[in-house]
Amino acid sequence: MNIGAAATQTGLPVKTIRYYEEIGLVTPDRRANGYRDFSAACVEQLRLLAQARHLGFSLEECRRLLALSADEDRASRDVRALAQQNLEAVREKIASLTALEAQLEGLIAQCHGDDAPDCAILDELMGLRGD
Amino acid sequence: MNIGAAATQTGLPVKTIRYYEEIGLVTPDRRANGYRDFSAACVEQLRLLAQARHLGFSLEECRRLLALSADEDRASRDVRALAQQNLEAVREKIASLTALEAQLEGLIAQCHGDDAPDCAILDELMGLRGD
DNA sequence: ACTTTGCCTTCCAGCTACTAGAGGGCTTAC
DNA sequence: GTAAGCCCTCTAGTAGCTGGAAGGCAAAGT
Repeated sequence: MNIGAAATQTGLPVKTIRYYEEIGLVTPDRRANGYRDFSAACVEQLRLLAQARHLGFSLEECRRLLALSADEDRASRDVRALAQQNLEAVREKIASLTALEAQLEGLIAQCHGDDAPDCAILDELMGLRGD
Repeated sequence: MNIGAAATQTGLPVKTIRYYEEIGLVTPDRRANGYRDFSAACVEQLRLLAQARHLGFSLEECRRLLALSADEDRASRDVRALAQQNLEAVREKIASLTALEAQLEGLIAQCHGDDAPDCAILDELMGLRGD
Protein backbone atom coordinates (compact mmCIF):
# COMPACT_ATOMS: atom_id res chain seq x y z
CA MET A 1 0.00 0.00 0.00
CA ASN A 2 1.28 3.46 -0.93
CA ILE A 3 1.70 6.18 1.65
CA GLY A 4 -1.34 8.04 0.34
CA ALA A 5 -3.56 5.03 0.88
CA ALA A 6 -2.09 4.49 4.35
CA ALA A 7 -2.86 8.13 5.08
CA THR A 8 -6.52 7.85 4.11
CA GLN A 9 -6.81 4.53 5.97
CA THR A 10 -5.48 5.99 9.19
CA GLY A 11 -6.48 9.61 8.96
CA LEU A 12 -2.86 10.69 9.42
CA PRO A 13 -1.33 13.24 7.04
CA VAL A 14 1.26 11.87 4.63
CA LYS A 15 3.93 14.13 6.08
CA THR A 16 3.22 12.88 9.57
CA ILE A 17 3.63 9.27 8.49
CA ARG A 18 6.99 10.09 6.93
CA TYR A 19 7.96 11.79 10.15
CA TYR A 20 6.96 8.74 12.18
CA GLU A 21 9.19 6.64 9.96
CA GLU A 22 12.05 9.11 10.35
CA ILE A 23 11.96 8.80 14.14
CA GLY A 24 11.65 5.03 13.95
CA LEU A 25 8.07 4.50 15.04
CA VAL A 26 7.20 2.56 11.88
CA THR A 27 9.41 0.93 9.26
CA PRO A 28 7.49 0.33 6.05
CA ASP A 29 9.07 -1.71 3.25
CA ARG A 30 10.36 -0.06 0.11
CA ARG A 31 9.52 -0.95 -3.44
CA ALA A 32 12.01 -0.98 -6.30
CA ASN A 33 11.09 2.59 -7.28
CA GLY A 34 11.73 3.88 -3.76
CA TYR A 35 8.07 4.18 -2.79
CA ARG A 36 7.14 3.11 0.73
CA ASP A 37 5.02 -0.04 0.90
CA PHE A 38 2.80 -0.31 3.96
CA SER A 39 1.78 -3.79 5.11
CA ALA A 40 -1.47 -4.38 6.96
CA ALA A 41 0.51 -4.69 10.19
CA CYS A 42 2.20 -1.39 9.54
CA VAL A 43 -1.13 0.31 8.91
CA GLU A 44 -2.36 -1.11 12.18
CA GLN A 45 0.60 0.47 13.94
CA LEU A 46 -0.24 3.77 12.31
CA ARG A 47 -3.81 3.41 13.45
CA LEU A 48 -2.60 2.85 17.00
CA LEU A 49 -0.43 5.94 16.68
CA ALA A 50 -3.30 8.05 15.40
CA GLN A 51 -5.59 6.92 18.20
CA ALA A 52 -3.04 7.21 20.96
CA ARG A 53 -1.97 10.69 19.83
CA HIS A 54 -5.62 11.62 19.70
CA LEU A 55 -5.85 10.53 23.34
CA GLY A 56 -2.96 12.74 24.34
CA PHE A 57 -0.16 10.18 24.56
CA SER A 58 3.24 11.63 23.74
CA LEU A 59 5.25 10.08 20.92
CA GLU A 60 7.54 8.44 23.47
CA GLU A 61 4.53 6.91 25.19
CA CYS A 62 3.30 5.81 21.77
CA ARG A 63 6.64 4.13 21.22
CA ARG A 64 6.13 2.13 24.40
CA LEU A 65 2.55 1.33 23.43
CA LEU A 66 3.78 0.02 20.08
CA ALA A 67 6.42 -2.10 21.82
CA LEU A 68 3.78 -3.52 24.13
CA SER A 69 1.40 -4.18 21.25
CA ALA A 70 4.15 -6.09 19.44
CA ASP A 71 5.09 -8.11 22.51
CA GLU A 72 3.04 -11.29 22.71
CA ASP A 73 4.18 -11.83 26.30
CA ARG A 74 3.13 -8.40 27.53
CA ALA A 75 1.22 -7.91 30.76
CA SER A 76 -1.90 -5.82 30.31
CA ARG A 77 -0.87 -4.24 33.61
CA ASP A 78 1.87 -2.37 31.79
CA VAL A 79 -0.47 -0.95 29.18
CA ARG A 80 -2.85 0.10 31.89
CA ALA A 81 -0.05 1.80 33.79
CA LEU A 82 0.83 3.88 30.74
CA ALA A 83 -2.77 4.91 30.26
CA GLN A 84 -3.09 5.72 33.94
CA GLN A 85 0.02 7.89 33.80
CA ASN A 86 -1.38 9.75 30.82
CA LEU A 87 -4.70 10.17 32.60
CA GLU A 88 -2.97 11.73 35.57
CA ALA A 89 -1.09 14.14 33.33
CA VAL A 90 -4.39 15.12 31.71
CA ARG A 91 -5.94 15.69 35.13
CA GLU A 92 -3.06 17.88 36.19
CA LYS A 93 -3.42 19.97 33.08
CA ILE A 94 -7.14 20.33 33.70
CA ALA A 95 -6.47 21.42 37.27
CA SER A 96 -3.98 24.10 36.33
CA LEU A 97 -6.14 25.35 33.48
CA THR A 98 -9.10 25.56 35.80
CA ALA A 99 -7.08 27.63 38.23
CA LEU A 100 -6.11 29.85 35.31
CA GLU A 101 -9.71 30.18 34.26
CA ALA A 102 -10.67 31.43 37.71
CA GLN A 103 -7.83 33.96 37.77
CA LEU A 104 -8.76 35.28 34.37
CA GLU A 105 -12.40 35.52 35.31
CA GLY A 106 -11.43 37.50 38.39
CA LEU A 107 -9.32 39.90 36.37
CA ILE A 108 -11.94 40.39 33.70
CA ALA A 109 -14.62 41.08 36.27
CA GLN A 110 -12.52 43.91 37.72
CA CYS A 111 -11.98 45.70 34.43
CA HIS A 112 -14.59 48.19 33.29
CA GLY A 113 -13.95 47.52 29.63
CA ASP A 114 -14.78 50.98 28.38
CA ASP A 115 -13.04 53.85 26.56
CA ALA A 116 -11.04 54.96 29.59
CA PRO A 117 -7.38 53.92 29.79
CA ASP A 118 -7.34 52.79 33.42
CA CYS A 119 -7.51 49.03 33.53
CA ALA A 120 -7.47 46.70 36.50
CA ILE A 121 -6.04 43.91 34.37
CA LEU A 122 -2.94 45.87 33.42
CA ASP A 123 -2.60 47.09 36.99
CA GLU A 124 -2.52 43.57 38.31
CA LEU A 125 -0.26 42.29 35.58
CA MET A 126 2.35 44.93 36.29
CA GLY A 127 2.03 45.84 39.88
CA LEU A 128 1.22 42.86 42.01
CA ARG A 129 2.77 39.47 42.07
CA GLY A 130 -0.05 37.02 41.93
CA ASP A 131 2.05 33.88 42.23
CA MET B 1 20.26 47.00 36.79
CA ASN B 2 22.07 43.91 35.50
CA ILE B 3 20.22 41.06 33.90
CA GLY B 4 20.74 38.85 36.93
CA ALA B 5 19.05 41.39 39.18
CA ALA B 6 16.21 41.81 36.68
CA ALA B 7 15.83 38.04 36.69
CA THR B 8 15.49 37.81 40.47
CA GLN B 9 13.16 40.85 40.49
CA THR B 10 10.80 39.31 37.97
CA GLY B 11 11.23 35.60 38.54
CA LEU B 12 12.15 35.10 34.90
CA PRO B 13 15.25 33.07 33.98
CA VAL B 14 18.12 35.08 32.55
CA LYS B 15 17.95 33.16 29.29
CA THR B 16 14.29 33.94 28.92
CA ILE B 17 14.91 37.65 29.35
CA ARG B 18 17.60 37.55 26.66
CA TYR B 19 15.15 35.71 24.43
CA TYR B 20 12.48 38.34 25.04
CA GLU B 21 14.97 40.99 23.98
CA GLU B 22 15.90 38.99 20.89
CA ILE B 23 12.30 38.89 19.71
CA GLY B 24 11.82 42.55 20.51
CA LEU B 25 9.54 42.39 23.53
CA VAL B 26 11.91 44.46 25.65
CA THR B 27 14.84 46.71 24.71
CA PRO B 28 17.11 47.31 27.67
CA ASP B 29 19.93 49.86 27.41
CA ARG B 30 23.55 48.78 27.11
CA ARG B 31 26.45 49.90 29.26
CA ALA B 32 29.92 50.66 27.93
CA ASN B 33 31.06 47.10 28.69
CA GLY B 34 28.22 45.57 26.72
CA TYR B 35 26.15 44.55 29.74
CA ARG B 36 22.41 45.06 29.50
CA ASP B 37 21.05 47.77 31.79
CA PHE B 38 17.43 47.36 32.82
CA SER B 39 15.52 50.48 33.79
CA ALA B 40 12.63 50.35 36.25
CA ALA B 41 10.20 50.66 33.33
CA CYS B 42 11.88 47.76 31.58
CA VAL B 43 11.63 45.60 34.69
CA GLU B 44 7.96 46.48 34.88
CA GLN B 45 7.51 45.24 31.33
CA LEU B 46 9.27 42.02 32.26
CA ARG B 47 6.99 41.66 35.23
CA LEU B 48 3.98 42.08 32.96
CA LEU B 49 5.44 39.42 30.68
CA ALA B 50 6.03 37.02 33.55
CA GLN B 51 2.50 37.46 34.87
CA ALA B 52 0.80 37.31 31.50
CA ARG B 53 2.73 34.18 30.46
CA HIS B 54 1.81 32.67 33.81
CA LEU B 55 -1.82 33.34 32.90
CA GLY B 56 -1.47 31.56 29.58
CA PHE B 57 -1.17 34.50 27.22
CA SER B 58 0.90 33.74 24.14
CA LEU B 59 3.95 35.87 23.42
CA GLU B 60 2.08 37.61 20.61
CA GLU B 61 -0.74 38.43 23.00
CA CYS B 62 1.87 39.65 25.46
CA ARG B 63 3.23 41.90 22.76
CA ARG B 64 -0.20 43.46 22.36
CA LEU B 65 -0.59 43.76 26.13
CA LEU B 66 2.74 45.59 26.29
CA ALA B 67 1.66 47.92 23.50
CA LEU B 68 -1.58 48.64 25.34
CA SER B 69 0.23 49.19 28.62
CA ALA B 70 2.53 51.69 26.90
CA ASP B 71 -0.34 53.51 25.21
CA GLU B 72 -1.68 56.28 27.42
CA ASP B 73 -4.74 56.61 25.20
CA ARG B 74 -5.72 52.95 25.33
CA ALA B 75 -9.26 51.83 25.94
CA SER B 76 -9.55 49.30 28.76
CA ARG B 77 -12.05 47.59 26.49
CA ASP B 78 -9.17 46.38 24.33
CA VAL B 79 -7.28 44.89 27.24
CA ARG B 80 -10.42 43.19 28.40
CA ALA B 81 -11.02 41.77 24.94
CA LEU B 82 -7.59 40.20 24.92
CA ALA B 83 -8.14 38.65 28.32
CA GLN B 84 -11.56 37.42 27.26
CA GLN B 85 -10.10 35.82 24.17
CA ASN B 86 -7.49 34.07 26.26
CA LEU B 87 -10.14 32.92 28.70
CA GLU B 88 -12.11 31.36 25.91
CA ALA B 89 -9.04 29.53 24.63
CA VAL B 90 -8.45 28.22 28.14
CA ARG B 91 -12.04 27.04 28.37
CA GLU B 92 -11.77 25.22 25.08
CA LYS B 93 -8.65 23.47 26.23
CA ILE B 94 -10.37 22.44 29.43
CA ALA B 95 -13.32 21.08 27.49
CA SER B 96 -11.22 18.95 25.18
CA LEU B 97 -9.06 17.69 28.04
CA THR B 98 -12.15 16.77 30.00
CA ALA B 99 -13.44 14.76 27.05
CA LEU B 100 -10.04 13.08 26.88
CA GLU B 101 -10.18 12.29 30.58
CA ALA B 102 -13.51 10.53 30.16
CA GLN B 103 -12.25 8.49 27.21
CA LEU B 104 -9.15 7.42 29.11
CA GLU B 105 -11.17 6.52 32.17
CA GLY B 106 -13.40 4.37 29.99
CA LEU B 107 -10.45 2.56 28.45
CA ILE B 108 -8.73 2.00 31.76
CA ALA B 109 -11.89 0.60 33.30
CA GLN B 110 -12.10 -2.02 30.57
CA CYS B 111 -8.55 -3.32 31.01
CA HIS B 112 -7.93 -6.05 33.56
CA GLY B 113 -4.44 -4.84 34.29
CA ASP B 114 -2.97 -8.22 35.15
CA ASP B 115 -0.24 -10.58 33.86
CA ALA B 116 -2.24 -11.69 30.84
CA PRO B 117 -1.40 -10.13 27.47
CA ASP B 118 -4.95 -9.43 26.30
CA CYS B 119 -5.72 -5.79 26.80
CA ALA B 120 -8.86 -3.85 25.99
CA ILE B 121 -6.87 -0.63 25.67
CA LEU B 122 -4.64 -1.98 22.90
CA ASP B 123 -7.66 -3.55 21.23
CA GLU B 124 -9.44 -0.23 21.07
CA LEU B 125 -6.38 1.70 20.01
CA MET B 126 -5.76 -0.61 17.08
CA GLY B 127 -9.04 -1.98 16.04
CA LEU B 128 -11.78 0.57 16.38
CA ARG B 129 -11.90 4.12 15.21
CA GLY B 130 -13.04 6.13 18.17
CA ASP B 131 -13.04 9.48 16.44
C1' DA C 1 49.88 41.47 41.48
C1' DC C 2 47.58 37.26 40.77
C1' DT C 3 43.94 34.08 41.02
C1' DT C 4 39.50 32.47 41.74
C1' DT C 5 34.72 32.97 41.46
C1' DG C 6 30.82 34.51 39.46
C1' DC C 7 28.55 37.36 36.52
C1' DC C 8 28.09 38.85 31.84
C1' DT C 9 28.42 38.30 26.53
C1' DT C 10 27.40 35.83 21.88
C1' DC C 11 26.36 31.94 19.15
C1' DC C 12 24.89 27.27 18.12
C1' DA C 13 22.08 23.23 19.02
C1' DG C 14 18.15 20.91 20.74
C1' DC C 15 13.46 20.02 22.67
C1' DT C 16 7.94 18.40 20.75
C1' DA C 17 5.44 17.17 16.95
C1' DC C 18 4.88 18.34 13.21
C1' DT C 19 4.15 21.49 8.68
C1' DA C 20 5.39 24.06 4.41
C1' DG C 21 7.81 24.33 0.43
C1' DA C 22 11.45 23.54 -3.03
C1' DG C 23 12.93 20.68 -6.56
C1' DG C 24 12.64 16.59 -8.61
C1' DG C 25 11.11 11.51 -10.27
C1' DC C 26 7.37 7.97 -11.34
C1' DT C 27 2.85 6.41 -13.19
C1' DT C 28 -1.25 6.52 -15.41
C1' DA C 29 -4.70 8.36 -18.45
C1' DC C 30 -5.80 10.89 -22.38
C1' DG D 1 3.71 13.06 -25.68
C1' DT D 2 2.05 15.41 -22.08
C1' DA D 3 -0.58 16.56 -18.09
C1' DA D 4 -2.20 15.28 -13.61
C1' DG D 5 -1.37 13.32 -9.61
C1' DC D 6 1.19 10.58 -6.96
C1' DC D 7 5.82 9.77 -4.76
C1' DC D 8 10.75 11.00 -3.15
C1' DT D 9 14.38 13.81 -0.24
C1' DC D 10 16.00 17.87 1.97
C1' DT D 11 15.75 22.27 4.31
C1' DA D 12 13.67 25.39 7.21
C1' DG D 13 10.12 27.07 10.11
C1' DT D 14 6.62 26.98 14.04
C1' DA D 15 6.41 28.23 20.06
C1' DG D 16 8.97 29.22 23.80
C1' DC D 17 12.35 28.47 25.59
C1' DT D 18 16.79 25.71 27.50
C1' DG D 19 21.52 24.00 27.62
C1' DG D 20 26.20 24.38 26.60
C1' DA D 21 30.55 26.20 24.57
C1' DA D 22 33.87 29.75 24.52
C1' DG D 23 35.17 33.86 26.12
C1' DG D 24 35.25 38.81 28.54
C1' DC D 25 34.56 41.60 32.86
C1' DA D 26 34.22 42.58 37.96
C1' DA D 27 34.80 41.99 42.76
C1' DA D 28 37.01 39.59 46.48
C1' DG D 29 40.65 36.94 48.61
C1' DT D 30 45.77 35.94 49.21
